[in-house]
Amino acid sequence: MRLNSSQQKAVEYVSGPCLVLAGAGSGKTRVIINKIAYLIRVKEYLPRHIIAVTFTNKAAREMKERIAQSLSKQEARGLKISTFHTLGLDIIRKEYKHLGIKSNFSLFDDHDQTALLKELTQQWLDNDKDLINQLRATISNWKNDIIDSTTAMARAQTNKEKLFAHCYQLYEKQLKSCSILDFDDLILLPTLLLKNNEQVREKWQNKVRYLLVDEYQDTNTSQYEFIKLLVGNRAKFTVVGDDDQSIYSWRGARPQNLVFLKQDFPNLEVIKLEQNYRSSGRILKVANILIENNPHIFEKKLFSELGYGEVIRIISADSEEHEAEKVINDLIGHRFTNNSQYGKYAILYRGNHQARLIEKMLMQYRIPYRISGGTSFFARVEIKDLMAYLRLLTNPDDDNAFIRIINTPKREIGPATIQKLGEWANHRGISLYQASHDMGLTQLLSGKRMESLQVFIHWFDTLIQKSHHEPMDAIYELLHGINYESWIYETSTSPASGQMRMRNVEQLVSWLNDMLKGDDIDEAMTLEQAVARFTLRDMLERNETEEELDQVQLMTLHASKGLEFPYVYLVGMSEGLLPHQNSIDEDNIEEERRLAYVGITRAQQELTFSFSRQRKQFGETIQVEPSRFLLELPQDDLAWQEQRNELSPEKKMQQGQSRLAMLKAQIAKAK
DNA sequence: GTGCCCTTCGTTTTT
DNA sequence: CGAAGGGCAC
Repeated sequence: MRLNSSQQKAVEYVSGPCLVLAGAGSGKTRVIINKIAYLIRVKEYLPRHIIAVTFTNKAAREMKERIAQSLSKQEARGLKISTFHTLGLDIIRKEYKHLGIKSNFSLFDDHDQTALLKELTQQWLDNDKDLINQLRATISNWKNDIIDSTTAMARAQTNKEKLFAHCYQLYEKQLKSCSILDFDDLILLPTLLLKNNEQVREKWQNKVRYLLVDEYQDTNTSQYEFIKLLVGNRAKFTVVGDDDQSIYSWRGARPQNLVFLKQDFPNLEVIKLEQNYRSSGRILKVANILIENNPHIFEKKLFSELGYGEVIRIISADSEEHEAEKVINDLIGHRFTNNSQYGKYAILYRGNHQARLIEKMLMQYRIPYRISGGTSFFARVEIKDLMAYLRLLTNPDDDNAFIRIINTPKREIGPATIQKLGEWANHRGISLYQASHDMGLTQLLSGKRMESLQVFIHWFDTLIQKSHHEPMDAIYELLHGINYESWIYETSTSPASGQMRMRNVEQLVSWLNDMLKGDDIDEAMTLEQAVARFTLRDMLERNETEEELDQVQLMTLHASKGLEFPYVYLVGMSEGLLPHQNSIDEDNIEEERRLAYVGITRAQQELTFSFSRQRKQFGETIQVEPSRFLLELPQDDLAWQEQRNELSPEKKMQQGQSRLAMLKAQIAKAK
């Protein structure tokens, strides 16, 4: 497929700052890929002088794969494609000396963050979860807006602000003393460094001769600042974005950055991509009409030449269970009549918890599926514990990791011992791990406690040594040394769940092994790097066989951005869910509408909505209306499926049998 | 110091 | 209705 004239223009405009306004499905990734190739082949840029930045790991992964298709390994050598956070991490790792931190720092995920804040603020916030979350969000916002704790304190007006700013100071102090960074630091620290250190700035500006930014509308203040500092006066960059797909304002994303760009770079070249190559005309029409209810920064009119396409169906049900069941039944039927594959279907929803019922139903019918996103894997205890061990291995000063694992599995080192150890460490301004080496501790601890502590510490010391030259061996020894397998089976409620948990551990170890070895797409990493990447949830899902690819895709609307599927089910289209109740209360319908827009525009051939008339909330059943967004769509293009009475058990049985017959027929056919 | 039962509490989206 | 965390009993 050739590039159209706007795409061509976007690719070849390399003489100055360039903004590509790319509507959904208008081929923005193609433009980025082609532009990188153009820069290297025609403009003779060295690959290592080009950096492409995306917002999510998924997008980065996809871009890497597509680059591998159009450029040879040789041509692409040194080209960098990463997320904002990974790029920030790389810069910090290279420039840590200028930042006054140690080379082996740990990363905090939000769970760690909440736990620490909770502990730090116990005396003021009284374990109030709501307040703690508010505090966490406030600190994050401060960091995203490049406001340090001193400035926050100086600007604080109300008592609450002063208190929060004070907590911010404590939090920063604590992080620093344990050599820990949080996610926001990964952008903030490099930005501040580039801003304040001319030498480092010049070095990086010299390295980054051309910058490409995907999903630009999602950048927040510090990310925009980061971009500006990276491109410098040379201002050779391309950013690609679409204000209609701005769905991260809750994370500090500022679509206004599109406007600032024009102000900060008056010679900005703005190129619009308005031809959609993804969806049928009807799907696009419906999406356009929906989004017209929003105000716009830039006007654009998307069109498609792919034919009008099938009518858009709306499945309604009288309960969430039935909704899930009807959707899955519909999918099975559709797959059968169209002789299609599971891999061509996506089920999209607003919140992760909505996946539960769908998942249950898919399992019941033995349909292969895959849930992407969702933090569940890394939220699992066995993984969190193992991660804490790995963190301690790479950064023994990580007190949080220390506390998490010191008594897991049980070593008779409980809260009281840790408390005393903590006092000792605090007094001397050293980490818990360092303090554990101190024989002076015998003053505080009983012989028995002291001994357990020493045994552990000495064993771990040798492990750390080993991890420097033989990381994988160290990890196996770690697992063996703590008897992790038996511990897992002991603490599991059933053998089945024990097996499941053990499989998760094996999965993590095998990923780790892959990452340390490296492969075609990614170079080998150090243990530190791999551990950091895990915290960023950044890893490649490798070794996917054909079979595994043929799975129904389940994900949130947020996670679906940038992807496309032949057949899309957008479930949970009811008031309170989409738009979400909180957004209704906060009068933030526009972002919810964009979310719906993103979902609709994922569909290539067919789109089906579903909703339920009632919903369970806190165990109580409440009646709900279909989403207002369904009513905003052109009704001529919709087919509201009649809400029949629920199937009787006999009927269900019949259906089940016919389904079985269908499956059998297909299997026979396949053979 | 450990383990279990019970209450409590809450469900938006992610690096 | 389900998970996670707190409190209570050994």
